[in-house]
Amino acid sequence: MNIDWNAAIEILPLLRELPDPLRTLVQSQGFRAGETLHRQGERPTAMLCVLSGELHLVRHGLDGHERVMQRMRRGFIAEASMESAAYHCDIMAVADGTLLRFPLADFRTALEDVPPFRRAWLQRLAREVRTLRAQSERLRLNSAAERILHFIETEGEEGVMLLQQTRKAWAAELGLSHEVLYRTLRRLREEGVLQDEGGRIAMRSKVGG
Amino acid sequence: MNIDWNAAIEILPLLRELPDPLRTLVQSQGFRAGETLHRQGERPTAMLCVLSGELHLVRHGLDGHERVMQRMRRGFIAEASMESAAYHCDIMAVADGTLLRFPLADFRTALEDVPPFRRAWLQRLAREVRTLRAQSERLRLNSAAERILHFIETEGEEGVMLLQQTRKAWAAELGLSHEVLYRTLRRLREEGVLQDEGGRIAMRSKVGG
DNA sequence: CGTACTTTTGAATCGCATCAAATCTGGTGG
DNA sequence: CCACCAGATTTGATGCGATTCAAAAGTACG
Repeated sequence: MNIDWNAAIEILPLLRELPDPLRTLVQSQGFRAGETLHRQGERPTAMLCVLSGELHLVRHGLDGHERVMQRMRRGFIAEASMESAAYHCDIMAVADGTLLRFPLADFRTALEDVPPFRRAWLQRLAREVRTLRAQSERLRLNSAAERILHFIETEGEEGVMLLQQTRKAWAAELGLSHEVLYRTLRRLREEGVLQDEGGRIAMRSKVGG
Repeated sequence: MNIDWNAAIEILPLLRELPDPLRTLVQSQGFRAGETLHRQGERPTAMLCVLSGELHLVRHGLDGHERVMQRMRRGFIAEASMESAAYHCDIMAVADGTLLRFPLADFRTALEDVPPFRRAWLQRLAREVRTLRAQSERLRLNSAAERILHFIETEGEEGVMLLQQTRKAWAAELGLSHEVLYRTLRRLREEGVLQDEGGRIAMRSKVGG
């Protein structure tokens, strides 16, 4: 399958620094909802990067329950596979999409030998950690309004946020039911706490009114 | 202040790979609850690593509210400062403790020039990302029991977990009030879902009884 | 011993999840 | 262009579970 590098770089700026030898080794793969791409215990042979659709890392618990360890719609999934000899989880698709497959050995070599690529990778990881820490703090807030405001403040610029996804997907990211998200947005709008014009949501400071 | 390297390595295995030149440059610093160590906008000059106590990254919102972006009890805080020219948040202490201060330039140099240290750092970041992703998924679960079981399955070994902190602190990590944690643990114990012997909490599979 | 903190249980309240249903939207095919 | 469909958006009513306030008992530390 051919790869649209411009689209991929749009999604993952890191790929701009991808060294040429690695670039030729990348494979593109489509997947369909319901498919299981890898199983727990398998030996990872590639770093996976989701371009569209949605993958879940799922662990099958002792009590028979499935537990989602990670869900990914855009970006690298199962980064831990880089360090470990076996997948800790199943990787399953919950929505049709495509992914890139970077051969693991070549990926490691590139990280060792190509400083700009390595720097980009380090930077990406550091950002990821920051984003995820903020997300965890947000999910610990137990009111819908606080989570929404925390999100705008974290992910937005100067209190203004451009929503890159449907509100339903946003609700899932915030750990809220979509109904509550809609209701709370309306309330905050009515109270004058924020402006909501389609994809642009802005906080209105109480001081500056 | 003298540094107890054995204790520090216990907390952060990464430090075992710390190159000697960097080791001599590390400074130890005590802090007290309430103290503000750095302010938003300041230029970071060091990587900070919490050994004890608790630090918060706090952002002061447009609406005057304080929002916690990250809390850290053991490990590196504000890793993003490595890449950026200014702190995005205030760094405040909420409990007395100590931290290590790694001069930023030397830290960057060590990452560039010392492969084992760099590999250890990459590994640590990858693990961190995995842990945090799991934590986010966990916090999206909206029942106390599910969060507890998810935690045991994620952070434990074979369904057995050794609790390294007070239950109250665990409750905070799970995003629950401590009362609900106690109550839910009791219920799960009574239902035979898990065993709870002081610091050792184990899931009991329904099948294997 | 006394103090501070954790652990534990109880009762009341509030907010979110859930079920239901209507409207709106974008995209497909006739 | 219009009919149609799937999915997103929006509003309402209800129940449950987590938070909160309160208070007691246990525990560690000086």
